[in-house]
Amino acid sequence: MTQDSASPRRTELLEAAYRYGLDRGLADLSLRPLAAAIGSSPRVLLFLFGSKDGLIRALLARARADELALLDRLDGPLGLAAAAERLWAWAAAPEHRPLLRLWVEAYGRSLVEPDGAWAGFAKATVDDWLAVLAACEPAGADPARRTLVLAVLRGAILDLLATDDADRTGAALRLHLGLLR
Amino acid sequence: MTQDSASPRRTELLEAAYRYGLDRGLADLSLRPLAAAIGSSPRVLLFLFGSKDGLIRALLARARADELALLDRLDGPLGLAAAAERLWAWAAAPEHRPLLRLWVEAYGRSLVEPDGAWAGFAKATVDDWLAVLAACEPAGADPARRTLVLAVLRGAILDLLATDDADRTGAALRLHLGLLR
DNA sequence: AGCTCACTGAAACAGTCGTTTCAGTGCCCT
DNA sequence: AGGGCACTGAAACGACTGTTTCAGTGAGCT
Repeated sequence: MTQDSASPRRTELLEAAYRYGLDRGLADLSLRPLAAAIGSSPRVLLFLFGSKDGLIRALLARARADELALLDRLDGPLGLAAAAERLWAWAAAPEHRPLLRLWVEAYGRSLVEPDGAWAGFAKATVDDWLAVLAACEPAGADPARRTLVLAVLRGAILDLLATDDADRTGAALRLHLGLLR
Repeated sequence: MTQDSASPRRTELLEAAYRYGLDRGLADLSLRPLAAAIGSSPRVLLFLFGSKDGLIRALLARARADELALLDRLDGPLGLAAAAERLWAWAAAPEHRPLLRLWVEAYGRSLVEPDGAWAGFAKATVDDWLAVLAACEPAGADPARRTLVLAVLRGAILDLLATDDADRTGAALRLHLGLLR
């Protein structure tokens, strides 16, 4: 009945739904308009994802995969500051804005509604990022430094998304990097 | 017909709806359950707030008022670091967690859906906080410092809301304050 | 007494929601 | 040739959505 594993059609539709969700958000996503936009039908989405919650979960996992793909690219013992610099360069790029918006939306939703499809999304991404930052530092380094760098990155991203002021937020981030070394 | 100004019953119901929204979120708020919970009816809510969007707008304004009430309390020429310290003390208090959750939810929603009732919420709160931080500094100070402090506070709040780890996030904030002076 | 005005109840409206039921496709495998 | 398997279309289900219509309350004022 329900379908959790991969299948050609499933991944194809997931990809299309992901693109759709990136610029309309997931909050008031609904099956019929989505299906119409990606050339499918509610019947099929339900068949392939089991339920709407299943679809949302798949979309959130897809978004997280995008994020992890980025994080993996800087796995190495470059210091914390260098890692932060690269992460910011990625986050500030305009083409990643939709993903970041989606990220904030999902983060907030998973805080308010800790059960259901959104459950654990916020905590999962915090852990993802902290783990990657830890991998950039020598073992035994102060966890507070990683937490601080993560906070600066995310706070700056929030600011950037709302104000679109790359100069000011970028300056703040460079200021932080200066203080850090 | 529609009602935008204040009225005894309106503010009373707004307050009740605000408390209701504080722990169930605003994302899938719906009139009938809300009305039942606060001892009213959809008819009356629509009469007093004009539409559901009007109600949402009123709730967001109410949340922002809570936030501004805090910000006003540190209007004075204490430095940036001292201001950040007090803001963090407020944000880290467990009783303010629901408000912060609501804040993140509204922030994310207003980024994804820039029209309608949520419009401008994210930008408005960034401006609110930056203005207050500016008032804590001597005129002509570097705006990047304010932006950085705001980013740290908000990033730390995001982390705290997701992980509930006051020790680690608090340590990160104190580390930042140390770097700042 | 009569009138205004803020507020309210009950019920219906038209629409959307996620999901289900039933009935198929067409392709692959033996 | 035939049986399973992945996928699909059409239509309906019941529940819920915001909103409207109509018809009142009851208190305060003149």
